[in-house]
Amino acid sequence: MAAEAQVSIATVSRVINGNRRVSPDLRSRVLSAMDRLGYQPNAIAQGLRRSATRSVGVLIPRIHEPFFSTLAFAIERTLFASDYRGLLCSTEEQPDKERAYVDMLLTQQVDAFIYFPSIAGSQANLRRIVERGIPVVLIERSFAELEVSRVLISNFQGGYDGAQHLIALGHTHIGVICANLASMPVERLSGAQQALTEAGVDAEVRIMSRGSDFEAGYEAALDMLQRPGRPTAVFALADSIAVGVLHAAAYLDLRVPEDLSVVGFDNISLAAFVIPPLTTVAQPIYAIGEAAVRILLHQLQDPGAAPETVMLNTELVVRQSTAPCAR
Amino acid sequence: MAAEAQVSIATVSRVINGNRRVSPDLRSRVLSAMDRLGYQPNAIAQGLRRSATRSVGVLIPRIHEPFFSTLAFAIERTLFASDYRGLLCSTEEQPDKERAYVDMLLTQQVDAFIYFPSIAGSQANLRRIVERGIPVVLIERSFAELEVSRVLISNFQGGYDGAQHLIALGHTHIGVICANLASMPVERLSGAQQALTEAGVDAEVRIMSRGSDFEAGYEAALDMLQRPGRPTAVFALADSIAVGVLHAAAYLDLRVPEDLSVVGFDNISLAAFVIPPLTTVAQPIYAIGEAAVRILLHQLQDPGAAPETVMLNTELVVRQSTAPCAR
DNA sequence: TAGGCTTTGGTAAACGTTTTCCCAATTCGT
DNA sequence: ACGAATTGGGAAAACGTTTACCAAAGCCTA
Repeated sequence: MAAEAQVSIATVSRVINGNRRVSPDLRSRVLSAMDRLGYQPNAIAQGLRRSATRSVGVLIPRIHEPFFSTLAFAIERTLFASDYRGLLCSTEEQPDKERAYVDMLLTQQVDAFIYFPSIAGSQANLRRIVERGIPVVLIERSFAELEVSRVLISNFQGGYDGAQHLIALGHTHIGVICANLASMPVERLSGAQQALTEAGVDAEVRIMSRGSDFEAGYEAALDMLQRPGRPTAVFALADSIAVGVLHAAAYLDLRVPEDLSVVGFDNISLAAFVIPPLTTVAQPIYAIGEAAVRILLHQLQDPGAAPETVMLNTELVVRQSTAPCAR
Repeated sequence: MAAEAQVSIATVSRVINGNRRVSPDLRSRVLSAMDRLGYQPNAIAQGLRRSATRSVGVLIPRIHEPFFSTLAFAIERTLFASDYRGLLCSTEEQPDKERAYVDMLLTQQVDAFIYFPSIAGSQANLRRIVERGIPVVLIERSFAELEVSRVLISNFQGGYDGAQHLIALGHTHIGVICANLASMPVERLSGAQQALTEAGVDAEVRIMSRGSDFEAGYEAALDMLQRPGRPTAVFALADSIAVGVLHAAAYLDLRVPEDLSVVGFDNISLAAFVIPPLTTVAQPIYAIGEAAVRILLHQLQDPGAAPETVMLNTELVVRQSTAPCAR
């Protein structure tokens, strides 16, 4: 390449990076040679020399679930706008897969991590990252022991609000369906429980062993709604669970919201389009992604900076899956 | 690192790569030193020297849509099992973003591409990849001009089958809703049209300008169903469109399937959980991802190999959103 | 006009590996 | 017991950049 333009490699580098003046003559020689050869600088070599790759590892529990794919999308897009590449990895909440990815990304010399950890097994991985002094921002989780940047949402308040909404509608027997606690912040559940006990309302909590897909929500709801003395309202602690609940209700010929009120959590785009449109506690998905990237850029610019935490608020979005209690 | 084990760097390399015998003594010295230092080989330097990165660029149109996120998941998982990293990129069908990603991945020296191109603007990008001699496998698209490996599905047959199903149920006025043709294979539409004309059935085709999200499907369906002489059945050429159609039907107080039959396309996991469960033409999503990776590995192992094409079949899955025509 | 500053270009070291080449030591065959 | 073959190890080149340093030339100022 340098040969093609009959110029030194240093000059080529300078033209590309524009970090020193190069005479118009040489510059145009280089530019046209680049064009002729379809030259692309080798980022591998750049990374080696600069020891920075402008890539960040993005670890997401289950990329195929709507909430996570939307979040991944938001992160990736924001990163891209700042000229960083996001390496999306789906950890499926398997600690060993999570570990394999962390290894891989570390080996790959990513500049930073955005990490949506599962509860079990993530702490050790996280420690390995921070020990290397690589910036991380955690999403929706914190580990008491380690001081790292975080984007949190008001899970407790959200749980409280969702339950409160059902209580205000006069429901006195409320079911709560919740994913495996390893894959969902407990605060969300505690918030709901607090509202429920404050109001002295009958609560029936079901914690699923599996993840929060449609199927799991469906099965849990089926079981809950078929027992005698079924609840008149269900608070599903994730929208995909709520979709399963709606399905179960339809299967059992229960009308929503007349016979059963349903509240979800997340506000994935699907929530507005199921039938009936789902009342849900909205997470600001795009804002979460943007905040995570923003914090990360701070840390990257100023490696000495103290960890930052930003807290974003959930908001109850009332649609048509909830109604006053008929009984 | 070599110093820590009191051994030459060549020996370290040999222990790690196991490409030559190293005496047990030295090997264990190296291994324990690696352990003490928490050493990770620098993939950047490896890539530079080996000019192979064991990473493949995965270009997906809209990662936040269920079909694509599931496909991405399948690809990533299969790649991972073969010890390759997938770099997921969401091109959003914007030619300039697509180009930016191709540039970036080329610069990043990925070993190969899995490319789900949009129609417009992808051909030039594809050409830049193949000119460099980098293996690519295209998903669900082919460009006559360029000879590259492909995973195709029987879109024509699928379109035909979906329409045929409605015809067999006695529908004589059928609406077809289809995403922008830049983001959907025409064959799917042609297949449907062929079945329709063969049967001499009234068809009303609506091609949306926007992508295939719930919202777009909803709006198109609303418009189609509000006109006088509305169809008794709708064939939505993507499940997310179908979800929008179901929503529109509910909004207009049309019962599905009594007043309106709906057929989708894709068989995303949601399809079984909407109400009513959606009859749809299933794509073998996981098989597509696996086939793409399999072909890619062939190409990678044997760079001279001729491009391969595999064709996978769609299959009609009958659920409860379709019924005999009542009129 | 000589000495110093500025500008512009080139040279070479460095990044952390892999790989090639070569040497020494050991084993083997005769 | 001697040469050949095999084995285990190190030294150094190579990968494609960036960057510190150097040299030459032009320009200013005293």
